[in-house]
Amino acid sequence: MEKMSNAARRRLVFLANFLSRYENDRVTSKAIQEATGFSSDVVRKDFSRLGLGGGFSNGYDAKKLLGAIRAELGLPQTERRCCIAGLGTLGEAVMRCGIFDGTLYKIVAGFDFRVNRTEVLNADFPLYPANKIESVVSRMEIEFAVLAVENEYARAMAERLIKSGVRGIVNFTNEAIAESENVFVENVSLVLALDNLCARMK
Amino acid sequence: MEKMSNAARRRLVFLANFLSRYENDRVTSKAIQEATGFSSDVVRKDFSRLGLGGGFSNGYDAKKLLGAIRAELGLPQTERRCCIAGLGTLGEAVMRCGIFDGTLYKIVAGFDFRVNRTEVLNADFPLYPANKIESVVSRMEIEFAVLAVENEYARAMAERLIKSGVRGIVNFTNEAIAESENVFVENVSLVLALDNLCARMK
DNA sequence: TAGATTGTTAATCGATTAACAATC
DNA sequence: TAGATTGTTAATCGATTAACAATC
Repeated sequence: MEKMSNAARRRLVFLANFLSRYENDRVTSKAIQEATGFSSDVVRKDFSRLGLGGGFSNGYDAKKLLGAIRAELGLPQTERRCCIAGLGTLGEAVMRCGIFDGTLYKIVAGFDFRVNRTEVLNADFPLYPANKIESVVSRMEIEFAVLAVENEYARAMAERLIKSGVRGIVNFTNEAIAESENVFVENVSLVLALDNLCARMK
Repeated sequence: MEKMSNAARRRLVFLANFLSRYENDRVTSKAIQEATGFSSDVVRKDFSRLGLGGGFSNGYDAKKLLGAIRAELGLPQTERRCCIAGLGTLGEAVMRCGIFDGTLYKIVAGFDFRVNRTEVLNADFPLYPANKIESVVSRMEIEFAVLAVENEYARAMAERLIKSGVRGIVNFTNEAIAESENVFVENVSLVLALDNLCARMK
């Protein structure tokens, strides 16, 4: 299979999420255009790579389509283990707000540089001080980390997580974290989002 | 001036943030490549549109470069007003975690559908029940909203914010919010970020 | 049947990469 | 001078758009 473009991959990820919350049995590329803003042309093109082999003119079976997209993208079929690195205001909120409910991502550990923080908080999963990062991440086979430490600790924390075996980081800090061969970083920053809005408004 | 591509705009937004935290006086496209992963070629190409008119071989003046990027992108020069719509666990954390400290974005109001929620919480800015959205947003001239309500209320809330004059929405929910002529939406979702990581790892 | 919609090809458009003269 | 780095052009590569036959 030829490789997917970055833009196409991101569209499909977004569409998988959109379809997982879609209420009808069938969906058309036109309906998707109206709800998401992606042109129906590009949507059909993206879907054509899935080799659905369906009919011609009656739209897509929403469930089958979702399954095909998830398979093509390699989205989780079984539970995937995550940790939260940094248990400040934001990290604690992520851990408590049930954001992973109904997904296959599961938080299995939390870390903080401050020993008292890990002792004061409690959660449905164990919390550890920073000196346990290496042993816990490798023992629990944690794949993903949500990086929510203070900016100044971001790179040091990321480095330790990566050395311990984490392969994907969702970066909530404002620090740039370098990617490497097998480690990917997604930046989820409120300030970057607002800056992007400003730039698009111009 | 010819219009910027979507990809170039996002790179520049990211680079502006990177440069704002850069500690040296001068910076080269190669150093940027190493820290951010963008190729030095594409970085130089992006910068060339700024018309810096600097020297040839001694890198860029980091401060001048940052100023030129911010001007080109239309990033804030003066304070810009934001509100938080939805004061659940995540919304409250955003409001408390000082994420806008040192930026020109300022939270000036919070909204929630639950009257008791706006009465119980307190903040450095006023909190209002949902029936005040329209009047407060227009009176305070709020430009941006952080959408952090429960998924099922996301579209209704977004619609009311837009009707009241909000022009940019940072969407923390999992619901797709349609953009329109003058209203832009940026999705900042932990689950989308993890899905994108999975898709890239494949 | 008429209208709607898909899947796919061809055409267009645009972005990235490679390369290198200029010059610090 | 030698090495490094910019700014820019040309070449390549890839994505999007337009269009339409197939067919539900």
